[in-house]
Amino acid sequence: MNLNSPADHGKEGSGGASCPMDFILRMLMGPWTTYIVYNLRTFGPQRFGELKRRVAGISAKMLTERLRTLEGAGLVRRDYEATIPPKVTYSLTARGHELDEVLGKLAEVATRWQAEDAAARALKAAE
Amino acid sequence: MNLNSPADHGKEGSGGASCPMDFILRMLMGPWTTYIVYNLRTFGPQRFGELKRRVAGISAKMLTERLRTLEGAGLVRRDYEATIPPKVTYSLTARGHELDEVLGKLAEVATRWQAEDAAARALKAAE
DNA sequence: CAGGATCCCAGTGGATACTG
DNA sequence: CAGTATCCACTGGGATCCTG
Repeated sequence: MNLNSPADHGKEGSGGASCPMDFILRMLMGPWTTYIVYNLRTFGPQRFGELKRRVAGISAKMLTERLRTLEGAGLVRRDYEATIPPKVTYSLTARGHELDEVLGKLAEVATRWQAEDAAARALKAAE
Repeated sequence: MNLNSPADHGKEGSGGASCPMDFILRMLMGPWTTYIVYNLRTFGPQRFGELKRRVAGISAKMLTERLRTLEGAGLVRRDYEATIPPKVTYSLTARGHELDEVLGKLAEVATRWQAEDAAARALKAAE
């Protein structure tokens, strides 16, 4: 969109109470973030390569970038071990788990809607 | 990202239980959707023009597109009155309110984090 | 192994003009 | 008023190559 646009926030409806959303939505942008959080929770702390393999299709560039953002927001922890070859482990912080929980709720309603729609279609097809 | 990419979902971590997320995240993509839902809930059913004025900065094109998507997903209802000039009213459906609720939770944690961070910074600046 | 640097294309979305 | 249609600039992100 464009965050630098002059008259954007804090005016009327858009701004006000919902503005922290900007932050969190930028967090979630691209399905990648969700997948990363999901995998970190499901498979526990893991290394860059593992994560990359699990989040099928993501490029190293993207993974790095998203992890940095997540780290900056305090959702993910990065542990660097300067061995050769280096070993970097990522894990969810308390905040990360909190986000995961809310995402779980989203997934829940999404799943239910999907099921409802499927049922509705089946009904319509059968008549 | 690219949903058509061959080996993407249903493989390992990424796919499986979290896949309905794809749907809902595509829904939320761009802060616009959130703002639209937020405004429809806060200010009630309203016309295209009103909504456009409230969601400051959005283009007609975007607003139309997002509303169509929301409508397709059953989150928003569109009532068309073929008067001259035409009058179109948009409102949240039950699902729309459900989404709004979950978004509220997101906003809640985002707000708290923001406050925590601010407090931490203040503490650090004061020492 | 983890990731920085570069190049480059495709899709996203804004601006503008037009219509039922 | 509520869009649709067209054009175009910008950038997100993949591919590739390189390094500590």
